[in-house]
Amino acid sequence: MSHPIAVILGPTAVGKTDIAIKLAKKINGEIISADSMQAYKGMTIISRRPRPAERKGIPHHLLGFLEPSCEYSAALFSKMAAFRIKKIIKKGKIPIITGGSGLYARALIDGIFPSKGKSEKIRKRLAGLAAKNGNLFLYGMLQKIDPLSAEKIHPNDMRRVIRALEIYELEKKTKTSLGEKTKGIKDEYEIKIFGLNMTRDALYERINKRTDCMFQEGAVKEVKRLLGKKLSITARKAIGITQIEGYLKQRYDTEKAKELLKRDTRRFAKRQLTWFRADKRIRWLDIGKMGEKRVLDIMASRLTGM
RNA sequence: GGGGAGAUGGCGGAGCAGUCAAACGCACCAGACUGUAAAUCUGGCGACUUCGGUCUGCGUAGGUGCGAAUCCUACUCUCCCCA
Repeated sequence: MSHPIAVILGPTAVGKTDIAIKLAKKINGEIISADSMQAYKGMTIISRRPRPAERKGIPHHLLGFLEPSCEYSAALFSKMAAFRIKKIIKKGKIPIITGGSGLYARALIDGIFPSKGKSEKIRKRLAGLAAKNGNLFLYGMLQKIDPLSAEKIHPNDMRRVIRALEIYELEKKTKTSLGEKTKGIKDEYEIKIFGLNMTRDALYERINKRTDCMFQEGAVKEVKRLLGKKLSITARKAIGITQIEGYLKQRYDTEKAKELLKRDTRRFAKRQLTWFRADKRIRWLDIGKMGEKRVLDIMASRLTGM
């Protein structure tokens, strides 16, 4: 028999955290965060990581455990999360995975192909080639090596072109051939994926409010502290850092920083929605229309069959 | 009261007679995505469209000219300087 696992996805600010905690109470679950930024220490405010008091006694995993100087990745997340899932199930509880990092969630659910990781050296060299000979030059290289993945990548998407080339150098196999043999938790457990959503207007409204809130809570101070430390490439990308950095460097005032933060968060939410929409397994629940209670009831009944 | 500058699509802002439905940026919409993913990249963005085009458009009203967002006249409004 396979154990049920809940996955709650959705754009930033829809209220995933809150629902996850309530669901955990209802069905005796523990929460695993699939969030690339809430994982970092010292990033409480800008990542809106739930504070211990807000967790209502529900155990949360993979929150605030990583030093900002360290890099996080879909692979690391999925390895750690898979391990936590086993432990939670052993305790007789239901794992609830929630977060907005779509790639991380997918890596866990569907698996991520084994890879030696990355090589800054290779990346640098390839990026240099692109700078010198143009994007199309690198893209041409990829077309020769791995035409199938080249077809899926836009010639200007250097990040991906470089990664695909890097994979080939590192593994001596193409990304395409590696991608075929992945195994995720979907092959072991009974996964129920839920998507939380609301009207775009309502979501944007929440994002705006939340951003104002972040400033009241001391986002500027937090970013100042973070900037004083060494930040990994991944940690540095958290929304809030560059926007507030501009204010700290007196390039603009705090109102402008807020505006930028709101804008970039809205854009992020939109991208998340695009990503999640592509996954047809997601059962979408409109929290604005249905209300919290119904959403929770539906989730619980799908998980426990009650 | 006198002198000067300007009014462009949701906003900012180019264009200064034809190749202009009008650069670029922003906002917004849509999409792609497997080790940087809160990242990276792509497309759309006046209206209508049988996707070939068609129509309406650059403050308002006229005029010149084969042709105007671009030139002329009047008007309206805005800004700046001197009183």
